[in-house]
Amino acid sequence: MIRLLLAEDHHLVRGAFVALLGAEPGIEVVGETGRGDEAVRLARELRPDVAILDIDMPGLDGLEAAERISREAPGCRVVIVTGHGRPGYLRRAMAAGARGFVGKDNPASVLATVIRQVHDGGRYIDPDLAADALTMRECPLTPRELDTLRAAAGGAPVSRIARELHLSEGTVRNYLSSAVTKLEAENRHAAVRRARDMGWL
Amino acid sequence: MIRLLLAEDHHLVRGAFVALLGAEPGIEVVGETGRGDEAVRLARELRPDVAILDIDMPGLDGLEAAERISREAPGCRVVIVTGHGRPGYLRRAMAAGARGFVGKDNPASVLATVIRQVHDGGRYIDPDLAADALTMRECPLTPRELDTLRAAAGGAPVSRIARELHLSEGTVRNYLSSAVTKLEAENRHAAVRRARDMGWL
DNA sequence: CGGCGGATCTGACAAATGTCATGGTCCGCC
DNA sequence: GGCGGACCATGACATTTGTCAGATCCGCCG
Repeated sequence: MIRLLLAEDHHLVRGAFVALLGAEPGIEVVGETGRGDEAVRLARELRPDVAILDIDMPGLDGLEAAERISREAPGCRVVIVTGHGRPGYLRRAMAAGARGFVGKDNPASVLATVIRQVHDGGRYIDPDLAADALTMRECPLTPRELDTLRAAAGGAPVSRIARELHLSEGTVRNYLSSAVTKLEAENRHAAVRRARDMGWL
Repeated sequence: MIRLLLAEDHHLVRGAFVALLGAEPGIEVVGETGRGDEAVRLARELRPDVAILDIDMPGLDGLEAAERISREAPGCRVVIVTGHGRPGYLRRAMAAGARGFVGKDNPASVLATVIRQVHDGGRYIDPDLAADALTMRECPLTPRELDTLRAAAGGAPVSRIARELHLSEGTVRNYLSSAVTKLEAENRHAAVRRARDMGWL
């Protein structure tokens, strides 16, 4: 019997997953939560065989949670499930020690298959998302460029960004300009959007 | 037996919903799709008793689809299910003829309840979302302000927006400025974000 | 060592954006 | 008819943002 931990922020969807997986022979949902930090705590306490983590979660996002679970509950294999096929997410998930990565665009039947495969020591990477991630170049932005982009993401004016990062306004403009050029965007806001789509932000 | 149409873009989630609702006595899923336009077509062809529509869908969003289904398949009661509790969405859903509105934060058990309630001629509005929508003021933007905001949402420069809308650049700047003021934002991009959060965009 | 490349920072200048005063049109209302 | 208010539209001016050339520092390789 595979003991499963389920973390997914939308209660309704989580309940549906329980219904789906509860019908699978050999799989037992031993814990569920809608928060990333809760997921880490439950993984430590319940010691499940496999943890299914959504990426969008309050408290701690699924990737962070995956990293901590891999470290603090080593016996627990992690599968990331996500609705957004951001290439950068897959890369980060692998770095965080995840052994499965599945997009929500897949038919429902794959989920149980992946759980069993990962439980048996295998790995599973969504082929479409893997292709995207491998085609895609790595994030070309420097740390400072990422900092400024992140700070600009909320629509903050340069003056505030400069204050937050303890930089001159000219410098902030420079980093943003550089990021815009590298991402082939028309302005900083299009750059933010693009970086976010790539999962870099 | 309640004949149900299910429209939700994430295949995996849709499958889980089928598993959840399939276990419910008296409910039968007669059709499912991941596209809004498909949902309208299926509603016409299959004449289900109730249609569950997610808002985020390709082809046609759930609110548009709700409106068309109410018109083209009058016997079909529409329930909107959404992950984002945008106040404006609820208002638009009501205007589109929806008879149920449920956030994905609800426990799984409510879904079947709502379906039965709506099928029996009742209505169901998520209490939390209703409270938000009633607290919230209506969208204060004029049609032209909304047009320009929408056009600006992708990060397009004023010059392009002006060309698209056949306006002078000064006029476009004026509308955007007005929208920014009304939304108490710092610049157009923060305004876009805010309008989107409200479900106005 | 010396030179090269890349990252970090800055100010000056050019371009885009935000603000304001203004005028026109339409519509409801007294 | 005349008035007030809301919306639409514009150009001029102030502010913010984007671009560029350059300075400094540091690791790396010949």
